[in-house]
Amino acid sequence: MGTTQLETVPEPKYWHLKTVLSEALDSDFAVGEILPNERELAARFGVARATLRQALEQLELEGRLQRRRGVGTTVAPPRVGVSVGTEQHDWPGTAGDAWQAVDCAVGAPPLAVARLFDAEALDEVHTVRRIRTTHGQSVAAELLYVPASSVPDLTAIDAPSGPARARSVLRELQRLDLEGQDRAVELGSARADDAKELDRLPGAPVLVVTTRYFSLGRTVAVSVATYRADTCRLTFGDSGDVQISHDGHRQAS
Amino acid sequence: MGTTQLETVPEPKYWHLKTVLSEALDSDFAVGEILPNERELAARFGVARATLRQALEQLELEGRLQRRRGVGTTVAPPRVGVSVGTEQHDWPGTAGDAWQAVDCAVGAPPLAVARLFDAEALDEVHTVRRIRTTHGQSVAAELLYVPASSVPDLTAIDAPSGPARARSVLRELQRLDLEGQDRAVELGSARADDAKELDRLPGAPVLVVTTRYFSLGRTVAVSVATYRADTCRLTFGDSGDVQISHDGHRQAS
DNA sequence: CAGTGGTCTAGACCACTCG
DNA sequence: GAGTGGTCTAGACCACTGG
Repeated sequence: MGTTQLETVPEPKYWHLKTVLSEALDSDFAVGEILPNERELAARFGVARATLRQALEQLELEGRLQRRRGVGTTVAPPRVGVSVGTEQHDWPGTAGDAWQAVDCAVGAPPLAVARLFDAEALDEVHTVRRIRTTHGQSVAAELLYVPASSVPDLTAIDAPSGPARARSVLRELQRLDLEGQDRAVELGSARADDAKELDRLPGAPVLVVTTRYFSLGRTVAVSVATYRADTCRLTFGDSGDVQISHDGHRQAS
Repeated sequence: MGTTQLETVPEPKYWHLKTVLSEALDSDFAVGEILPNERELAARFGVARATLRQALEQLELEGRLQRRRGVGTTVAPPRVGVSVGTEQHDWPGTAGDAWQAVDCAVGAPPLAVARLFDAEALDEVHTVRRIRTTHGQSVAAELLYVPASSVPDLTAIDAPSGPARARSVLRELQRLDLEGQDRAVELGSARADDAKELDRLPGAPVLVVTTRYFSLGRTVAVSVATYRADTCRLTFGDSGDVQISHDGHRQAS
């Protein structure tokens, strides 16, 4: 091509594009504003649509953009800080936590979870589904695994499933002494069911927080919470809502 | 087309492919084993290479695969648990921590970091670069920002840069009273410099851990550490090396 | 050097949203 | 139905690794 290309390091087009777009986002767009559509942007920058999309994907991954099929691409607000923190040395389901129990089922947990329990009574595990919302939007979906042996006094009165049952399980859990917990964070991609709860497509990047709850020297419950990686910043410690993320955000229009 | 397509939910090809590959990984491959190359795999599954790559990307994101240009695609070992935890209520650079200081520079920090400090003496900020290695591989690259005002007794004897200087800054920092710290985790993509340290391509997904250090009621230092998201599981709390992640991993061949 | 994954193109069709 | 992003194809060339 006849362009004046003196660069010794052939930076990928999509990478350069991402940088350019990122700067444009800082200076020319307000939060919530809709960008031109992909075909138009691609034409404007003289690249194929796939290349343009590669740049947009990165920006979405970094929480700068939000894309919705049938709607368009909008400038995302800064990530919200959600506390996963140590201030909450409590059982899940304690009054006032940010979660809402939506369902419950009984069955064998997935292998990766089963491995975290002592191998006993693994067929009888209550699986509580909970949703966490902040500022009106769902930010996380959780599966809480509680072996039946951890809540021996759980009555069989109500149905084995449904939100009422979920709350019963949580209530029983809270009667135990919480000796400690153990947390890990890793990157994952949303399973179909989680994706639905989080209003994302399957495969969307999520932060998976695995928590083990200890009591009586045993692992009595395991929580696997998947947070939207695009919109969330997980905070640990004292202050939960400090402004980090990128710069130059002007507020909504 | 004339295919027998009865599926009511047209699952994307790459998603289905990912599932199939994932199961094959569990049953037919050992950690470290090399997969057939992309062109061959694509042909074998009857899809375009781009589609196959979409599936591989997902699996790499989930830490199941490792791809290296010029080499091939290998089955990744389970993620290593790296402790970012609370057991370490200490200044960075305390003897025995997992980090190695490699360099130091002076200058204004990026805007997003500057915002975390009280607006004072922001032109004079020491930036210490450190690397964290576990089991022989680099897992994280960090930039530690220390305003000159936080370390007033730092002598001007040695050069303003280099590893020796970095250690001096850390030493001065440790003389302060650490009142508390504050941590946040979010998803990001590796900048070019970090990518190089981590032996990844620019844009690779990383877990960004931002830590603020408090002393005398002020923020005296900020650390921005980027961990390889494909190979790391960040652990908080007591035990740091428990087996989570997926199942069926057979060990090296 | 041959073989690998990484980038890029120019198209096509599909699934979804909204007026 | 018009317009959006999501998926998919069949090619091409490039950058890197290793023998």
